[in-house]
Parts: sequence; C-alpha cells; structure tokens
Amino acid sequence: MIWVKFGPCGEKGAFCVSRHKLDFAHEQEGPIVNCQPAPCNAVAQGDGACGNCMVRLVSVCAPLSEEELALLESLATPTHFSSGDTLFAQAAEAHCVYNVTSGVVRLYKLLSDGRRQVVGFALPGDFLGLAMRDAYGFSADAIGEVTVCAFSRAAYTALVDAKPHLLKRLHEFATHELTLAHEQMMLLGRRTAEEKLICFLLGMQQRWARLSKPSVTVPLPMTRQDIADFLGLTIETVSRTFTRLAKENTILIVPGGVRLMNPDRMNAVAA
Amino acid sequence: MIWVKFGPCGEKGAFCVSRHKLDFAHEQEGPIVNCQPAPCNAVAQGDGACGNCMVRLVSVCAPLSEEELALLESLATPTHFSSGDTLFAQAAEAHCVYNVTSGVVRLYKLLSDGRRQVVGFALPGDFLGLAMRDAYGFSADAIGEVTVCAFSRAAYTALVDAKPHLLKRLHEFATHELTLAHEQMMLLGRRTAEEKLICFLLGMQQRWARLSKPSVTVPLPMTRQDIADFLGLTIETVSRTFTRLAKENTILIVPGGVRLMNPDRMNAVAA
DNA sequence: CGGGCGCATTGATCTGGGTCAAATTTGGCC
DNA sequence: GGCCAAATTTGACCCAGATCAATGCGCCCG
Repeated sequence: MIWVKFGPCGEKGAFCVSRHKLDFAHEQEGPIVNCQPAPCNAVAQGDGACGNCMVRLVSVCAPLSEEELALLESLATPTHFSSGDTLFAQAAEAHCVYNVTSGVVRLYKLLSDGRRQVVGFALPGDFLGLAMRDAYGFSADAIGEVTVCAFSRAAYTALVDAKPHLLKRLHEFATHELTLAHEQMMLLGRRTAEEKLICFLLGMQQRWARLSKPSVTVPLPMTRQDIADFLGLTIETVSRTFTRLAKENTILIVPGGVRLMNPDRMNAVAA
Repeated sequence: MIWVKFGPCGEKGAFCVSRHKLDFAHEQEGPIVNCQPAPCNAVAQGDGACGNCMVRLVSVCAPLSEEELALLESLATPTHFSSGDTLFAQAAEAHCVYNVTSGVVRLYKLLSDGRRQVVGFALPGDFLGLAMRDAYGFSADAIGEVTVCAFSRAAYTALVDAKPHLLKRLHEFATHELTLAHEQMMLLGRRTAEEKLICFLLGMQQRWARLSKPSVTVPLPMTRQDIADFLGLTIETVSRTFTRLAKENTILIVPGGVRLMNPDRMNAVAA
C-alpha cells in the first residue's frame, strides 16, 4: 500500500487532495515505497565485492571475468553523495569517471545567463565520463542519495587500454547514448509539449524496467524544473500538461512519480 | 573572384539584387568557388590508395599503419552518390558503414506524420555507422555529389575486433559526437531562433576549417529546409533570421553560403 | 503544533515563432 | 535568352507555450 493524491472530483474545480490508500495487489509487482528506487549502498559498498553489485549485470562491468573484476574492484572508490551534492561541474578539470550504483544523477549544461538544459538523468548502472576530455562537458549532481564507483582518470585510461573488451563495452554504451541523444533531438526540435511529456514518461518507464520489474508506476525523483529543463519547456507547462493528462485519466499523479493508466494511448502518441 | 548578392542599399526596402564581383584578396585564403567544397573523387577513388585520401588525416583511419591501411583498402568499396540519393534509410537493415570522402550528407529522423529532425550533416572525414545496431537509427542522403568508402558490416566488425586502436579511434569519434549532441540539445531546448542560426554558422565554419583553411566564408550546400529541420525551426523563420542578420551586417548572404562579417558579435551571442 | 520555505499548481496575459498565402529569385534546360 | 520548377523571401495573422503573478501544499524544525 502507498499513499496517493486523488484525481479530479469536481467539474472545473481543482483536485481533491484528500488521501486514500491505494491497493497495488492487482499489479505483478511489489509496491515501490514513495516511488523511489531502493538504495543499495550496503550491497554496492558493503563486503565490497563488485561481483555482488546490484548494477553489475546492466553496467559496463558486465562482461568482465572474475579476475578482471577483482582488478576493477581494487581501482574503484565507492563514494556516497547526498541530495543536491555536485559530483562534478562543467568545465572543471576531469579527474574521475563514475559508475552509478544507486540513486539518480542530474546531468546538465548551463548558459552564461542561467538558462539550463538537462542532457540526461543517470540511473543505477549508467556510466559518467564517456564523453570526457580534459574538462567535463556538463555538470552532474545528486537527486536524492547517490552512490557511485569512482575511478581516477589515469586508472580508467590504463584499464581501457589494457582490456579491449572493456573498451568495446564502453563503445557500446557510447553508441547507445548517441542513439538516445538523436531521439532527444527529435523530441526537443519537433515534438509538442504533450508528446514530450509522454515520451519522457515512457522512456523513464523503460529505463526503470531494466533495473527491476516492469511496472506502470514510474518513479520521478527529479523536480518539475528538472523535467522542464530536460524537455525544453517551462515548469508551468510541465505542470499543466501533467494535470491535463491526469484529468483525462492517461496518468495518475502519485507522490514521487506517476502511474501510467493508459499506456496504449501514450504509445500511440509517442510513435 | 566569385559572384555575390549585395547587401541592403535602401532604408526599409528589399535588397538590391544586382550582381557584383567580390574581391577575396583581403582574406588569408584562396577563393572557394561557389562556396562548395572541392570534390576529390579522383583522389579518393582514383589510383586507389587510402594513403592518398584527402580525408585520411581527419578521419577514423588516421592512426592506422601502412600495413593496416592496405588491409582497410582491400575492404573498402569506394562509392559515389548523386544529389538526393539515399545512402540508407532509417529502420532499414544495416548492411554497411560509411566513411565520407567528399560532399555532404544529411542525416535525419522522421515522425510518422512527416515531421523531420535533421540530426546532423556529415562532412568529408565523418564516419556513418557508429551508432549502428541491426537497423539504421536515421536516414542519410546526399546533398550534392557525395563519395564515400563503404564497408560491409561484417568486415567492419571483424576489423574492429582485430584492431583495438581502431576501436579506440572509433570510440573517440563516438564520444566527440556525443559531446556535439549535448551541445545540440542545449541549442534545441533553450536557445532562441537567432542564437540557433548563429551557433549553426559558427559550428559549420569550425567544421569546414578542419578540412581546409579557416575562412569567414561558410559553405552551406544544404537547403533552408534542412537548416530549419536541424535547428527545430521553420523555413520561414530561418529565412527571416538570415535576412535580419544580413540587414544588420552580421553576415553577408552569398550563393551557396554566407560570409561572417562580424564574428565577434556572433561569438558573443553563442557564448 | 505552527511558521516558514521550497516545490507545485493554477490563472491571466503576452509573444516568439509557427502557419498560411503570395510573390520573388534561382537554377536547370532547351 | 526564355521557360519552368523548386527554393527562398516576405507579409499578415495566429497560437502553443512562455511569462508574470498568486495561491496551495507538504515538510521540516523548533
């Protein structure tokens, strides 16, 4: 059971904001408390084995042998960041690369006048530092509690040079990112506000599904402002569009996320 | 000498469209006839040596040894495309990867209702197929005459597996593309029409500069529609913005391109 | 329990860029 | 050079989403 905010109960009035219990039993999944991914610090940093890492199978380290994993482990510095902490800032000298093991990281670029573009949200298993030159190309900070494996750039470079199949894996990650970036260009350049929101929600659903069981409940730990800056919209437009989708029962807004009530319609719009 | 269209000669009237000769002598460069990059088919496809290829030094093949180059040459199929020809189509089965040796290729994605997003323009030296899975993620067609080195996917895969430093080079290309994609997201999501145009022109200037001498004359072989679809604008807005920039003497519109008359102002806007 | 702060929502109004509709220009071709 | 088709420019008007301005609401902390 989790707490949810309930949908419209008046004709043109605002939402009823009374709280009700919502039964999840009809879904093929356990409840996700407050729609946040479960932290796995203990596993990622505990008795320390990369072999036990929760993101092992979806991350860059998946194809490594036991032996290589041990080497990797000796180079990795498990690190924790609190909500809002900066992992690194755009244009700062790039000392480290990171593998996210739990939590969500906001990746963004700023213009001198303060306009912001969020270029991505890194989820557990994602790798930060692919597009790295001497300086970071964007800033990264923690949305909620985040744990990462940090690698010094020197160690990373040496490792990549020594292990071609790790390089191949990184290249796969980079090309996958590039494909997503092209999708995002289509979205930013040519889609309407409603389409942007719907594509975003479906995309997040898919990404979370890789990390746990598929679910129609999509955690959204980032703020409306983050979503707006990711989609090239304003916070007001994001909010209004969410409200509209909720009123027509396409989605249900719950604390920390949304539930997709009509995935068919959403997929039709995204097509 | 080349022919140019001349700037405004009345207060609020349209441009004078009489033609005049324009002397390029004051620039540190030879003239670029009609602002088109010189075709190099003969060199790229002629007596056949990759070693003589005009794009060798800026392309993926730069770090290869003589011996490796010979192997590469045996796998490459030099191919010519005429203006408007399709190199490959989005969602088609990916059989080949390509290295552009001359000309310009338009890369784009389509939505089912016909909306188009140009995700990039491939120039000589650019590699197509980085983000390739079983199917192409975007369409590619020739803007003007184009020559490429085509490689079968099987040959490409085998070569990459056998040559880690080629993989490393490809990875560099992929991460560079990713950085550019992030820039483009910023542009599409948060910049105004004028900023978009100016960033585009400066970006093209830089890219051409890598291939020949730096020049304030920027060839634009693509149509206004292509530019609009790259920048997330309409053709009318692109045209109006070009006109406005020309009226205030920031640029000069010449056949097949523009000359940047006030790079300082442009760089200030792009910052 | 209450006060304050930050996020989110909602309403009213404005506007940059889109849409629609003509010209006008350019380039290819006989 | 003249003709046609395609590309581009220009003008008039419109609208999706931005901007400006209040609330609303949860949550933390004393």
